[in-house]
Amino acid sequence: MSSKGTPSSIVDAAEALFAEQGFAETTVRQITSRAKVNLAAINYHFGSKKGLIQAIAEKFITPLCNELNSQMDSSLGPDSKPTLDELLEMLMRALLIVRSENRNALSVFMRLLELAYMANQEELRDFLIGRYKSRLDHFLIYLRQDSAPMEDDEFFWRLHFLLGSMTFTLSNFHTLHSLEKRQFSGEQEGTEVELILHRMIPVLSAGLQARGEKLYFSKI
Amino acid sequence: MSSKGTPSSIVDAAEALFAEQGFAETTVRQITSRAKVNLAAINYHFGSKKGLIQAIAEKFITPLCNELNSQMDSSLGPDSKPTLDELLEMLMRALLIVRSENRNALSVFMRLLELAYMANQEELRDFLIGRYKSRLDHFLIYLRQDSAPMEDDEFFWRLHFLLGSMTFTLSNFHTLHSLEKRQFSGEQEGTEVELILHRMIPVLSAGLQARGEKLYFSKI
DNA sequence: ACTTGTTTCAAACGTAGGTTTGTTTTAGAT
DNA sequence: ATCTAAAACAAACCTACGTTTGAAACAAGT
Repeated sequence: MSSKGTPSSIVDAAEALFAEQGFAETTVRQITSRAKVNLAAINYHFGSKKGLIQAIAEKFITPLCNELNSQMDSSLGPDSKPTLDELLEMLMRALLIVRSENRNALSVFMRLLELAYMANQEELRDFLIGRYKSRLDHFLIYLRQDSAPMEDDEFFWRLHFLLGSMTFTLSNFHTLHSLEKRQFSGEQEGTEVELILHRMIPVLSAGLQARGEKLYFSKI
Repeated sequence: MSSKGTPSSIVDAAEALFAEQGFAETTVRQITSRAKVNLAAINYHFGSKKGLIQAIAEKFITPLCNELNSQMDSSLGPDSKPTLDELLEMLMRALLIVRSENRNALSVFMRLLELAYMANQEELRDFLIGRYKSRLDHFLIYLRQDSAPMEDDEFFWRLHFLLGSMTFTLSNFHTLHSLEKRQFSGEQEGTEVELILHRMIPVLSAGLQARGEKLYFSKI
């Protein structure tokens, strides 16, 4: 019927709905209705609603890791040390690559990360950790080298402060964008996400480089 | 039956379940079962599940604003200028006051904020903004005075980067705490939240004080 | 002791969710 | 033209949800 196949239509519709409503709040009837396919199509092609979510997850996370690692390989010579801002810039570019395929991809991806940290979702969390943690370790090692010196647990928490800024901002980007325009002047739409990602860089960079209070008391 | 009344038992059970599962994922049957009250009790005492959520919301947000403003009044002399770290310290203390009444209060509160920023929840969002924004403006003005000089929209986004760190970390505190203990050594439980809130202060402070890139190009 | 208003309870209601079924349609291979 | 496997479809299924009902238990005032 449409120019794209049924599974592809389903994924497109699901991503749009997941981005604006979240996973639990989106029903398969909404998805199939929007995709203009039969109600049973999701179960036929993806097994279940959960299967659809996992398919979308893998579709985004794998390219993200690829892009991030290839940027690290190409930008980092054998002895060159990247700055913290450069590393974060790479991360943001990798996110933008993910987004380039679908306007809603970043919101969906960030909602997926939020979901993975919920208490009930050990399954999804362990799946993501087991499968993608090693692909991010390289990046994290560089990131830590450029951060202020700190204990392992301190870095763990700062990493999640950073992750929280990203997930919150990008998951709810549509709402935040509306709130901003309601308060201030209007801006062009096309480059909005890029702009916000770049606004994050100096903030996150400063957060990682800040000296923690604990160091005043420990170590020497 | 229990030492506390039925509505209070319901609220306690609901807060614990909301904290670990979220609102949509928690059913009234789970709540009433845990509270050991009849299934119909929520509708009888709170009208609906939504009414229960709103009751819990108001129960926490009002004391938070009170505490924050009273700390500002008592700590700030007529001409004394608070440092950024002092302001954030006040915010964290206000959060801890909210938590002191109930161990799960902070997670519930943060989940509520996340909910308010979702696209579907204009009702809740406008309610919170209309009712509590003015009570926080005083704090925000001081906060901005101590931040790096920046445009209105830049400050808007940094505020939400900060909010994202807080909501993500505290909503999923239980999960993060487990992950941390799985990776590193165990620590005592009692003061964990306090510790993390204080770890946030220098990070958030540095983020607000960081010079934004945009300033390099605009204004003089 | 009787009435009255409030609270509790077991049971059922109605709806909306994800999923399954059995049939029909489609399209490529023989 | 016929056969066959994949895909699409309408309809039903079953479960779980929030909510409602009406009777029973309770408490307090008179």
